Amino acid sequence: MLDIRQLRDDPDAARRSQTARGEDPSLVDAALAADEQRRSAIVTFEALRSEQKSLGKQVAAAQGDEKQQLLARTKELATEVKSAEVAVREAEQRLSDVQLQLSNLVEPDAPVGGEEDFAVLEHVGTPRDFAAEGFEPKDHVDLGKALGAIDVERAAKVSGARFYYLTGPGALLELALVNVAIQQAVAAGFTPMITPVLVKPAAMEGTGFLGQAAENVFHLEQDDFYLIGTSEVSLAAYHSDEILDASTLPLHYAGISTCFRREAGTYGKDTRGIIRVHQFDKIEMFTFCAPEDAVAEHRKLLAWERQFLDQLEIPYRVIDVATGDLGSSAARKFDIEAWIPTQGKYREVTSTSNCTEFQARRLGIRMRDGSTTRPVATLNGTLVAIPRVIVAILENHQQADGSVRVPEPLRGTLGTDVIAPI
RNA sequence: GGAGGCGUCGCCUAGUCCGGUCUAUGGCGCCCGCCUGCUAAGCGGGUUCGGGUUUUAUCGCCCGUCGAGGGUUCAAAUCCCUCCGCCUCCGCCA
Repeated sequence: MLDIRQLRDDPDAARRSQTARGEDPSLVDAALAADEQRRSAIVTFEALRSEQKSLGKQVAAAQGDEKQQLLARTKELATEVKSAEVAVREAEQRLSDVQLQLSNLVEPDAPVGGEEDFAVLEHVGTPRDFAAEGFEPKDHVDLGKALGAIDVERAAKVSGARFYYLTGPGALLELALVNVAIQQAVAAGFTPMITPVLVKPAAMEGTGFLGQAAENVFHLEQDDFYLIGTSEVSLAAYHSDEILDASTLPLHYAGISTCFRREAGTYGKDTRGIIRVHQFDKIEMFTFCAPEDAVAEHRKLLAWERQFLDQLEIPYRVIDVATGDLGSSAARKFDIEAWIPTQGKYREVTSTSNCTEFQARRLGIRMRDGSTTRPVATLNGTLVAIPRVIVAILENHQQADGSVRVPEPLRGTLGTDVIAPI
């Protein structure tokens, strides 16, 4: 949610931001008009309510005829107050309807444009030349099957498309990745958190996943629970309706959770393998900090993401996501895309967003800073999304004999340097 | 799943039976000031959150806010209903 006072002060900035996203700038004016109506309704209501209160005191003190006369007047007033109250409520609802449609203000430096207009910030590592090494790389599905690490066939039997079993070394790979990631996070000062994966509508709504993204969220009809698509939801909502002491900021959490995604509208996309699945485990970094520190914090999250991938020796590139592809909460977003040899392209493995005060306003998360309270900024970033990283490891570290070299930090948990075919 | 209890402005708490000077009591903590060789104690003041208003620096004034939402009433912390959360006991269970 955007601050209505900020809109009043500088509506042009909001209009420009909407335009950059390819969204409707006239929503800004609709919000301002709704706000005007709201304020006038409030003035009317408060005047009537004030009169009602003072008459009420006279009624309490009066006796006999005088009391009866006063009662007649206050009865009238009561209906007026009631309808004025309804008017206020309706006006507030109209404003909030419009406000919820407005996306966050984009950072001025974000590249303007659609999905294809991202800016590549950096390449790290060099994709291997398998032709020069004299063999054709296998994809992660074939590798996973040969190694006894991934079973998608039986998952299809049990749960359907877009599910998988991690088996033997596959399961160990997940545990190893989780261990390394959590150790890194704790060393960097994060508090590890295992979160609920079922949340109430308010949590989903507050984090901004019930808007355009709603079709990708699983909903348990009978109990009105949503399954989280990322622990960003349960971590953001963790401090909802709280006022945080400024001296405790920034707060760093590392959420460990299973994530669920419907993947509606992706039929035919990534149908093979475990790149796009309905259920996976992920460790997500989440920060609450002062708004003025958010841009610097965003860079730190990106640095932590890179630190994690660097030690796995996977080639990747960092992109600055274009304004039209940000999602409504983000002011700026950086993705890291890992090289996938058999696809011959880079695929997203992490994503970090600066949501500024946008989520915090919806969730009622503020900071006490001296005598004032104001919304905090929230930021999130993927530390590790298990299946995609497993894909990257298997494909990038495969060897001519069909085995896969294990990156050094994972060797302890795996108990081996090389995963051999079974 | 069954039965009962509870939810008051940081924490604790008075008020709820029997609706109206409740403009929500008191304590602790915290903040400011006074006093004081220093500290402690003492004294005075302040301390929910949201919104409106004044050319929103400040001060002030006003409205809402007693877990949330409805209802009854001229009037609700107080009466009624629904929901949420916590606690206790029983049952079941990894």
